[in-house]
Amino acid sequence: MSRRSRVDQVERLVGQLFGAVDVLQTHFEQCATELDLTPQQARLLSSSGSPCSQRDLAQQFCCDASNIVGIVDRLEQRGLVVRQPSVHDRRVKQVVLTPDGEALRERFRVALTANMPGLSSLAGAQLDQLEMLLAHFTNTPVST
Amino acid sequence: MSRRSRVDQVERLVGQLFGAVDVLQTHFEQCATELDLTPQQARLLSSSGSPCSQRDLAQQFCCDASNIVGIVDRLEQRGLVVRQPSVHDRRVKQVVLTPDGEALRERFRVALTANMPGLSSLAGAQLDQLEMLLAHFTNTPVST
DNA sequence: TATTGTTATACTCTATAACTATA
DNA sequence: TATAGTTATAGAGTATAACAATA
Repeated sequence: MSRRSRVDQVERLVGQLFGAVDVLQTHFEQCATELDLTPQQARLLSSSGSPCSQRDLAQQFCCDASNIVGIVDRLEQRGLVVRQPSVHDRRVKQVVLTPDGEALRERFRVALTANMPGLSSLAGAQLDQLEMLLAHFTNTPVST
Repeated sequence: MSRRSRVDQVERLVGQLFGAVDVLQTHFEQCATELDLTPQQARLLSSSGSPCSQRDLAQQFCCDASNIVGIVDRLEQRGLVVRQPSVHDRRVKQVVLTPDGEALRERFRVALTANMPGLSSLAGAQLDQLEMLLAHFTNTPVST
């Protein structure tokens, strides 16, 4: 393959990748909205190992720590999470899912997996291929 | 392959896919921020065939038409786009990129393609595989 | 009557800066 | 001093509802 055609292919793939991102993002938002969650609330509910400091959440979200306050506030008002002061460091508050929070997290996970765009039309061997190819993305550190 | 193991694989893939979405989204945001654009401003600048009504943009963005007003306002204030009343339907305003807008659109495209996470570590045959697999996502209509 | 763009409103998410309580 | 969480603030994106101009 010539150098030029690879460049062309990468160009095409960039467009295709962000097209797929758009589809997946929309799917995520729809699943969240159906459970009366904003995307970020659904993300927080889904993401963490349940006991997780707000600082760690900010790092996971690549955002300022102050933003986590509001998201946790609204989840806490709905009784989906609680703030537990850490016994080792009293500055730290662990965000822990309540039973209601765990239940909603599970409902969200099921909704997200069902009707997942793209995957249903893929055969087993293609799922294997996709799994290997995606590893190149999730293991690639974001260039600084 | 048993039914059960396919379910497990899909579960893994869902997590992997949204991990990749996160990486790609972050890359998009970084490229936008470096050009002093918000992600939505960069999206509008990149997305459309340049003459495009605000109604069409709202459909592309899957959002209410009123949201487009503010995004176009801020791009117009920076001289990157102009609103042109349509000659065929005077209700419609076409959003058109200015030369500055076209230049910035191109700078963004180049930045987005360079250092694209994931792709640089893929060989040519793998790029072909990825291209075929991604077609299943971008061609899949979002379930309603 | 229906549609396009707009405005007003309210909510969420975002970064920044300043504060508090702990370490 | 440094760090975890908070508050205040300002800007951007979002949906909803109402409106003017046009079809």
